[in-house]
Amino acid sequence: MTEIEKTLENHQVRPTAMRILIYKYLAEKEVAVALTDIESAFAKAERTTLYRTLKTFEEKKIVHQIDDGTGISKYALCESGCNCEIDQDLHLHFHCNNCNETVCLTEHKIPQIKVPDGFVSENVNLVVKGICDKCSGQ
Amino acid sequence: MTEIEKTLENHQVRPTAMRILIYKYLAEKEVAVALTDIESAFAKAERTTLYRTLKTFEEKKIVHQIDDGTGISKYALCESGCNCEIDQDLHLHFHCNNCNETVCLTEHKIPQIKVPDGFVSENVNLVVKGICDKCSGQ
DNA sequence: TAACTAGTGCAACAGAAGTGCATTTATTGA
DNA sequence: TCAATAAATGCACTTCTGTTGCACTAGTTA
Repeated sequence: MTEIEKTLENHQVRPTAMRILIYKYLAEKEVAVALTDIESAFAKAERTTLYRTLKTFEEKKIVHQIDDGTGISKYALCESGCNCEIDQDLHLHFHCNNCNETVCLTEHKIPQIKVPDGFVSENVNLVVKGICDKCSGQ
Repeated sequence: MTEIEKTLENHQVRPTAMRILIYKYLAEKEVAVALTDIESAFAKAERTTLYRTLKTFEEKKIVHQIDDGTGISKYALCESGCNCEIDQDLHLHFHCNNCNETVCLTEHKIPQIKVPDGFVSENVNLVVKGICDKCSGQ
């Protein structure tokens, strides 16, 4: 049994061939991926399967969904630095306006945000937009 | 000539009846509104007109677009506290998980966010989710 | 091996966003 | 004032993302 299979089972997800492939794909990509990205990477597979696989992964805390402001949901593997388990994913995301890619800055935590009296903060989504390291280096 | 007409003209937008109505609607609402909201408020008008009006307003910096993570674009009037003009809209938005409304917290500025070397921050989008003052008071 | 459950494939739908084009309304200049 | 021009609006359609229902297949368990 491979590492990936173990990981999936640890999250109560049965390691089917499809799921292993998708997990591997997500692990190789260093950026957050959209459903369409996976779709084009796995042209042979059905969109619905990929969609439901992502939903399963999300539900089982294998990936976290990212809303980077493009209007398209993206997903990235949860890492050690990602505390999705406690529903408090407090790292920020960076969206590059040039290459259009979104990366997790897991080591950068979101500072404490103060909200007015009466407001109860449950979750914070912070997306920084600009030029990423790859694009700015050119 | 009314206040609204003056405001529109100041932003190089011709004050048509439709635009004045939409502006008035936005001014009355204290929360960010989606296209569909305006649509149902102005059942007689065409969706396209409303859509393009919002786009025009956005382009001319009369409103700013808000991405509150629901996947639906919302819009709110730019106020004195809103520095959309310099493309640095640094106030945060609060999305209520209960009533599903999104408000601008213009008086709450986004703290300085540090990004890793090589990354260039141009814009920051911060959405706090939770329970708003109206809902928490009940 | 039969019964059952989970996973996958196919088709179709919903909602939001966006475009092209014709028509109407407003503005400008002779 | 009226024709020419530009801007705004209305209508029909398209595209894209996300989502669901249903049938079929594979894999698991009694």
